[in-house]
Amino acid sequence: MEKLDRRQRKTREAIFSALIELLSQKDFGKITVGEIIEKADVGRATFYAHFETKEFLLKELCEDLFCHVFDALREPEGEHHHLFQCDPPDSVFLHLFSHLMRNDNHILKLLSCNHDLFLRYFTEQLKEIVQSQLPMFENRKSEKLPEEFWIDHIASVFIQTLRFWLETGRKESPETLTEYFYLAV
Amino acid sequence: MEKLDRRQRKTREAIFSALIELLSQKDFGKITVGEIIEKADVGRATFYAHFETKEFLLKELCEDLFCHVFDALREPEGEHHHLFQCDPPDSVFLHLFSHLMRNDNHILKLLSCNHDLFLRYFTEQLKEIVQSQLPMFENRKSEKLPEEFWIDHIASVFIQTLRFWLETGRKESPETLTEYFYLAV
DNA sequence: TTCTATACCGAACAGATTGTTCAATAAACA
DNA sequence: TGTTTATTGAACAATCTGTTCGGTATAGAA
Repeated sequence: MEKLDRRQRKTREAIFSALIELLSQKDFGKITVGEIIEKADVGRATFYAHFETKEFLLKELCEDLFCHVFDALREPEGEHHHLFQCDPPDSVFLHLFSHLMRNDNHILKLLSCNHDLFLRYFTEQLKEIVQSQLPMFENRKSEKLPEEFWIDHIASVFIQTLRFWLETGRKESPETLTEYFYLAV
Repeated sequence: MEKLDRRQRKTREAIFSALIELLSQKDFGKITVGEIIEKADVGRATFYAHFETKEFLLKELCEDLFCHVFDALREPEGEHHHLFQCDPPDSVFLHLFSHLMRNDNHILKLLSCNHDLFLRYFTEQLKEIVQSQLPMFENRKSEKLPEEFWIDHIASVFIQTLRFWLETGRKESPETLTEYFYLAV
């Protein structure tokens, strides 16, 4: 990734922000490029200079958001968290829930918009985390199931738990949700 | 539902078939009304006489397909199956897997196209079945989880199991898949 | 500060798609 | 057979997409 001109960074951010704001109002499919550039206050040609299509914009926004949330967890060494190997066994998912459940977290907006592309990315990232935590989930059930099925299953339960929280008024605490997650897996 | 003119039935079927065929080639979002009416060999005005928009067409197609698959299971009395109360406890889901996994079943095409609207309908129908079979799933876990969470969870695992089968080459038998499903829940 | 590269603008453009209208035609059903 | 109603095909405005272009403004280097 080459370093961006300040102007490029500003337009990129403006477009991202505009899309995020629009996503909390309507489905991605019904958002037009015209609306995005109007809200971002950016020229039409500028939009297409940054993103090939609306879908590519979503793709890059996903990558950007996931980067912030998941990279801290994946960091193998460093002066911060490095939760991956050091923390008590259940704190990776508790940490993830806490992080995702913050009000200012845009990933939730994308999750409730239910877009296929987003779900694919999210699942992909999640499966990486699950894979690395796999020993924690070994039990009677996991022995009898194909590993691929088991990983898919755990990631799917995580997302389902988050979705439940979203669709029932966001009442539960991260701790309660983590408990539900572990019980359900 | 009023009885349809034979002509209306024929156009309706032609449009449904056209959409199903197109769905196995490309995403729903990228299919145009022009393509549908060309493949269905139907006039443009005719299409819009039947369906308000492309989305409504998908909605009605879903309802049509689910009707065939789920209504037999929901039938309270009758001279056929009525699996609901009579059969051994696990045969509802085995039956459902078997039915869905048949090659000619169009629901799988819709499932692999991952469209939000379809998933919503599918989940809704599944949750009805799960609800009626809930006593079968009572165990240590279910006691500690909210009922709504538990129902969502079971339906989600069912779909995830089906999706796993779809995305790994459709190798497993309905019996094996049912076993995975019960182990994972 | 000055210079040069380049990102932005904005307007205009063709092409595709959507959803509607209408009069003429064909088919269904009683 | 006769009446009703669905279908047709073309034409239509409206919207959206993705591109092009000359002119302007800004960034970052010298």
